[in-house]
Amino acid sequence: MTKRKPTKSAGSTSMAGERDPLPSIEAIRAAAFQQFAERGYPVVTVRDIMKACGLTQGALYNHFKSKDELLHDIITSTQAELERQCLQAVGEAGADPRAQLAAFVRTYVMRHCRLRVEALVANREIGWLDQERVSDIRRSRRAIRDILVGILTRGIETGVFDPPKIDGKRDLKAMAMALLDQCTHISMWYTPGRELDEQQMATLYAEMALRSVGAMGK
Amino acid sequence: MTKRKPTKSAGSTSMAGERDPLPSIEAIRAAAFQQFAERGYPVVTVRDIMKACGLTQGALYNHFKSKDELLHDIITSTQAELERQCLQAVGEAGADPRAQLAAFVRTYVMRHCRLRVEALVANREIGWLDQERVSDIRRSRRAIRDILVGILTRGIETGVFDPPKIDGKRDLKAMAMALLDQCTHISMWYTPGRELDEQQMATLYAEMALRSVGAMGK
DNA sequence: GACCAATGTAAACGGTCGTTCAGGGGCTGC
DNA sequence: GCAGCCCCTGAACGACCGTTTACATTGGTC
Repeated sequence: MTKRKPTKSAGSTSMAGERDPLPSIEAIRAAAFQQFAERGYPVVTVRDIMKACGLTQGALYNHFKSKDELLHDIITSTQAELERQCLQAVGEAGADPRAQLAAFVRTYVMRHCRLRVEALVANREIGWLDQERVSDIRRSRRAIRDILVGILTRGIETGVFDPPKIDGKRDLKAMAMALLDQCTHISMWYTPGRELDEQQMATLYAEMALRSVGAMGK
Repeated sequence: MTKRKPTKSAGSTSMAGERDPLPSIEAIRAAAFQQFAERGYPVVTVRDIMKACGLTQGALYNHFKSKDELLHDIITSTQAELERQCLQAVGEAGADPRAQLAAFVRTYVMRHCRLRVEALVANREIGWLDQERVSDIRRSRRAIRDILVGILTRGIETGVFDPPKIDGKRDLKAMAMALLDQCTHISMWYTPGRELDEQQMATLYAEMALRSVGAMGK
């Protein structure tokens, strides 16, 4: 008995300025992010997660229906925020497809450098979710790809892009996937303190993308 | 009792021309590849693998010390073969860094399209191996990256490449990783029967790579 | 001060996992 | 025909998993 104090749980938005450690549900989310990123969903146990935030296993089920739902929750929110940021970046970039592509890549790369943990989990752990739960995440991924396809299409129409033609054919979806793969997996190996910082990496990747699609002039 | 016939196990190289189903150890390797690729190492059980090749769980341990060693075995052989093919492709491409880069990317992409299952396992499941077992695989990955860095370096020295400079600096390792990420993860989504076949995908990716690094002239 | 919903603990449940092991057939070489 | 080896089966073992349950403690409301 008498193990630990109840850690002052949530309680909506109380007076600001306190050093509330974290509402339990947020602490669980954070611990799960960390552990999933480091070791992978299937080998991280409920006991691991809850110990990491100073609770016992059973307490998880006061906040989430299951371990599956916890993963789905954190991936969904990450993915939605990514989609939102991409849309916003393109929307603010004006009408030039070159500026749109650069803005998209810069935003995408910067986010994947800065939020490596979140990106890693969202990209690597989807497979463990069951079919129903995974479908809206796939939809979001397709949506992001199609933003890119749209930029490429408009760039070709307006004559500012000239992507490679293979045997007279183009596959813009494949090109979009290639660019996305490149930008996504930076989260697997980038660490702060490299030769180039996040902003410079974003610039490098945007430059490579523009070159890949044959962006003309300035 | 009387469950199945002993499936005519190995027996070194007997007379050719027979329809030997497969030596058990090869059947296990193949089944493990398939299952690991489809569902991921931690959730595939020893019972799953052995049932898929018509044996019982215990028989695994006549051929491998553990489930871990099985994974290590199949990843190591895949990785070694990849490294060998890359080296050979570059070696046969002559002295021009442009031809070397194109040959490297073509080989790498073609392999990752054609052997999606093997590539997927080798790239995705490393994390489950313990520290000692994973080190030589990481070494091989670094070696492959350094082949690319070497090509880029020579291309810059001879003036046929002009990769992006960010604030006056270059990060060739980062560029090599970017190119590799792009080519590697094609195995996650490419399926035969697309607009472009494997050869054409290889051509597309080689063209994109050459453009990214600013390859000059012809 | 009695009630209530929220949140926590600790133990337990049923299931499944990787691995081990005693036993038994079928080769091969003598 | 028998020894010795290889390979397999089928049962068993101990450990650990996700989840459920019974119960305690809190803070807020009338």
